[in-house]
Amino acid sequence: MFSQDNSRWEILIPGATNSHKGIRNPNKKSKPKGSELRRENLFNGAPGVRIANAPVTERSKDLRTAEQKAAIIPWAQRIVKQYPYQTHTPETGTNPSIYISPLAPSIPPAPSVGPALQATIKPTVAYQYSNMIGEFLTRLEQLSATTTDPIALGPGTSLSRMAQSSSVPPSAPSSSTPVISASTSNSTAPSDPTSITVDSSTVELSSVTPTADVSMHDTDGDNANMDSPTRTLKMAHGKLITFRECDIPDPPAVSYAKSIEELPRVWDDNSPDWNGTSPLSINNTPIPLVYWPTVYKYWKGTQWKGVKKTWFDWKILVRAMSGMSMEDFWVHFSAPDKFGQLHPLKYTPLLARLAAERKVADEKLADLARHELTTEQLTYRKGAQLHVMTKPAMIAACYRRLKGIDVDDEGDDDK
DNA sequence: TATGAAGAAATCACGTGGCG
DNA sequence: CGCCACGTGATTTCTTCATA
Repeated sequence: MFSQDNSRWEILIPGATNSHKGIRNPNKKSKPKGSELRRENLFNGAPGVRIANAPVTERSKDLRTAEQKAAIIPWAQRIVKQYPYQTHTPETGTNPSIYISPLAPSIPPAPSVGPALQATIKPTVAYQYSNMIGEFLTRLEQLSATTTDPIALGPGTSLSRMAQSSSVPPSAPSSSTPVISASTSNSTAPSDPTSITVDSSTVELSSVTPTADVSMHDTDGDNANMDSPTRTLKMAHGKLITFRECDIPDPPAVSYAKSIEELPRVWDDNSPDWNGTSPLSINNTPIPLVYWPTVYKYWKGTQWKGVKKTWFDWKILVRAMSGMSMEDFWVHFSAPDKFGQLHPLKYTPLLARLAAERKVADEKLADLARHELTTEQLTYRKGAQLHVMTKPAMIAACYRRLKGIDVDDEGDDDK
């Protein structure tokens, strides 16, 4: 990246460009943020006025331990030795929208992408090395699966989560997501904590975010790979896909910022818009975006954490596009430029507009709920205490749930 | 069965860095 | 310099599990 200009490496010096870290420069003047403006509006303060006696807010800190910091240099040296820097030579592939780094001769082929899919795949360094790490983690879990002590895995591991789930009775109350419950039907391993089936009666399909019917069970086999548990994903028209964790590629670094119209085509195979492709394939089967939480949430470590925000944005966009032609969509989601000419909103402003519209709608519904429902109906329990909901979005969701309005919106969020 | 604790999920707000 | 895409932390809400 910086081969033409070594001095550009200097911008990578820690703290040099992260203005939110380190000591604040009192001389630096910047445009007031939206939150500052709102505060000034709320408290009738002149610009720059701060709330009296406001506690000093700590700035972002480097919370890494000394051991973690010390480990960085050897890690970096090892990576540099293993993957020496090479000058980038752009390749002329068949699909110009996909760029595969020449640095990674051993990386697996890019996720299958249909010809119509214009989303940009962006392999990163993390993507290249995450395969190594992923293999290591997979192996760890395979080894862990052979032990009868789930505690040894620690509370954060997926297998220990399965073990925890195994104590849930099949009739346990649930949200609309598939409930993974205990199965003791496996006669060969009755106490196996990884043997899980799904209470299919709780699975509800919806038009925007259908929930996968998924089951998970051990398979018999001789080697460690065959011993790893499998999961079966039920897609549209009863199509079943069975796979192991090692079959799941890392979440593709895909962006629809430049191709929002493509989202409905890769979102849901129950939808007439589905075009049979997806940036994620498992065992050569394209996996619609709507199933990604099911694929990644219970497996693949913390990878879902990195995907969920993006996935949530996609969900919002698909929901906004459903029931509306793209022409109408762009008419609605346009904004005038300085000459008064209307232009379709860009990705971030579009999401901001959708959030704002959602907020207004939720506040209206929340007002309605406060009039129609009792306080008791708008509470939730945390520990022994009952709390009254305060967020309009949550009150609106509660109202919809109670009234059976637009369940599609609220019952699908894998809670 | 009730309760406390912990953690997951949804959402919001804001910072960073690239780009024109 | 402003806009944009994207990532991350914080808060609120909700669910699950262990224990008495």
